[in-house]
Amino acid sequence: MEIELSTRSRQILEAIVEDYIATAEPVGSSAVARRHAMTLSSATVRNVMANLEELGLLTSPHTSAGRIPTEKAYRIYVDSLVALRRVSRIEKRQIISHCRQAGIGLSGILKETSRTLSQLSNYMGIVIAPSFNADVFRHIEFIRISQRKILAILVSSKGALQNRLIDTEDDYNSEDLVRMGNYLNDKMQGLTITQVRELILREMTSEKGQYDQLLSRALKISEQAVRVEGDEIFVEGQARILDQPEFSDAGRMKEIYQAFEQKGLLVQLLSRCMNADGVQIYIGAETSLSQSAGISLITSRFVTSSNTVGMLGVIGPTRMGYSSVIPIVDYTARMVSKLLSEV
Amino acid sequence: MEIELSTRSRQILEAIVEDYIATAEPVGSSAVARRHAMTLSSATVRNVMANLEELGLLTSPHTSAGRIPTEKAYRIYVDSLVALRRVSRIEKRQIISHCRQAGIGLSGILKETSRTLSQLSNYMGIVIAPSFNADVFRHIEFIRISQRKILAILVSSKGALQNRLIDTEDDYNSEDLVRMGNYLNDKMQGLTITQVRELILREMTSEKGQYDQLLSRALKISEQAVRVEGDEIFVEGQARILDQPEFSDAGRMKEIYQAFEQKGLLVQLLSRCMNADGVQIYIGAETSLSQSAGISLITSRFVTSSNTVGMLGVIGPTRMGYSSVIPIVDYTARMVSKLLSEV
DNA sequence: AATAGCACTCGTCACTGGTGAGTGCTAACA
DNA sequence: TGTTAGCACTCACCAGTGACGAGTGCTATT
Repeated sequence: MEIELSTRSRQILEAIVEDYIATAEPVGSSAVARRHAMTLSSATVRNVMANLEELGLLTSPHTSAGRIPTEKAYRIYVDSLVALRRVSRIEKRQIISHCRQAGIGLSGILKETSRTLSQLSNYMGIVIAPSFNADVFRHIEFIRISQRKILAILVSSKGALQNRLIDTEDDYNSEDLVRMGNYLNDKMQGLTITQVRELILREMTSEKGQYDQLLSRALKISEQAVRVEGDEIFVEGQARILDQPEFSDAGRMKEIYQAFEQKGLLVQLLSRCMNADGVQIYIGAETSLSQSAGISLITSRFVTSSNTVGMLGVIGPTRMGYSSVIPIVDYTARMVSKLLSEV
Repeated sequence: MEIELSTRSRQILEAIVEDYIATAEPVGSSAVARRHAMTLSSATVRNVMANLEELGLLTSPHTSAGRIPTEKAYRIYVDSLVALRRVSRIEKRQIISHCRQAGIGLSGILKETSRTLSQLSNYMGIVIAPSFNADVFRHIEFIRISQRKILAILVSSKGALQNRLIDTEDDYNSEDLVRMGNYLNDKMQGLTITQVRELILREMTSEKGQYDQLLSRALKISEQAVRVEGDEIFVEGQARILDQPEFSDAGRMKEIYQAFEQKGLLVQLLSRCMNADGVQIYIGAETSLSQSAGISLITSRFVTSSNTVGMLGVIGPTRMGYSSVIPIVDYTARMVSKLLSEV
């Protein structure tokens, strides 16, 4: 898989990729030669380019146009060629202030973050909230709302809440509910929500769970309370996709928007990279979003005090300003992590 | 404002509007004559069309193209010409089954509803959840989460919840919290959330509110608990806009998507029509979405058992299939109302 | 190995004339 | 007086044309 390239080839490849990112137009040999401090003639560059084309790093849309980098080329560019820009002081300030102004509430912060990402990158910003499921259980509480309605509130050690209105068959008085709550709180201490869910299911089928009246009821209700909830996802700046000249045609656009509409797809995509640290980059087909759309994704995960993780990142065209977006994503992830672990 | 039209003019206008809705292309006099059971020649139709153009109901994109209806024409068409289709049995079944399958949870039902609207209409479906603010207060409860964190839970008479984590300056024990809760529950019975909010603010500045320690604290905390929350909104089928030929060009599309991105705008738009009963239709500029975009909106409100109202509807091009979408919106609103009042 | 020169390819652009849909006007008709 | 037939006119659309130029691959030269 590794491709050996001479220093010169690499320099030329880099020049082509960057030129193409800047202009969105096929770049010709003379343009590269000019850009390349005049030390080479266009003819020489042409030879090198022919070479690169053979290696599958460049294509030409037609005979007498310049060359366009392939996804393979972007991969190499991103892995070893790109010179990352520093995050400017202005950008830093913007990231931080946006984080703060969002005020309380995880949702608020994350929504604001996705907007910031979109604004700074000029592409689409995306944030997936830390999954509640991985959080550590702290507290469950039942409140009687009416005859057959109970409100269950689940609090994670991080302070995240999940509440659910539960319809019951029997009527419970507050005393019952408190007892149930105490019992569960005792039992579930220190487990993650996912583990709690498993434990409840196990207990329900166990002997004790079947015959102990109170326990059996408590389990039944709490089972409903801890049911999985869809991950929260924030997408901002969808319209910016339309700024990209390569998406100006309607067919392509439609493909992309349809892909985005199934947020499930995005979640799946981002969850894949939850486990790795640092910035991760998916180029074109690697995103497994709509095949031919030329979409790339730059993400990083962020962590909270309780070690739950969420993902944030930027989606843009394959022809994306990697050199500036990568640092932005990186920095934002760090800032959000910091902010969330202060809480 | 009322425009007098002869029966024939009206018939011809109707024919033009419907033809244009079907084809998205300027419709010429001969096409109308043909469609019109041959009882008139194209020349006559031309005379009438010239007349309609003078009245501002038609425009021609250029000299030798057919005519296109103006927004004014759509208005007349919708108000008095359109023959509403019945909702077919298949559509009814789909609406109902979608409602049911969504399972519990207001959010789930509404999300599913917006999807159904989009699918049946082939345009964009939109639903705004009943505003909590108009609900009647039923119950407030404070739960101590940690030293300086209190969870406030607000329940409306409809069963809707709003909870909020509140940071406090002092440490409260559970007893304090129960007393505070009881006090407030007593006092606020029967008011709407909005009224509760007002009452709290009034009390805070009142003499008693300033000097009674417990009361003052209770007010401070509950003030945070009842703060306004953004209305929930569900939009589905954004990509379908791209099916419309009139939006195939990138500039226009971008305008539209940018408009949609500020969901606040949509909320504002839809809230305007919360007070009127039945289906309401906004054509083109009447939507006060992006000026020139040629967007129309068909909405109806739905009600719940406790008389809170939400809005649902369809957004599509001005050139929309009114005759089928209007009944769909109407029927869906009724069904959702029915479903929600059963709960 | 690098370069200069040159023939060649092919997309883009501006211009062309032909075609046809649709119009407005006028005169004839019921 | 309302309706219609006829006709000249307009104008978008299309296909064809040729000039242009950017870019290429090849070859001979340094």
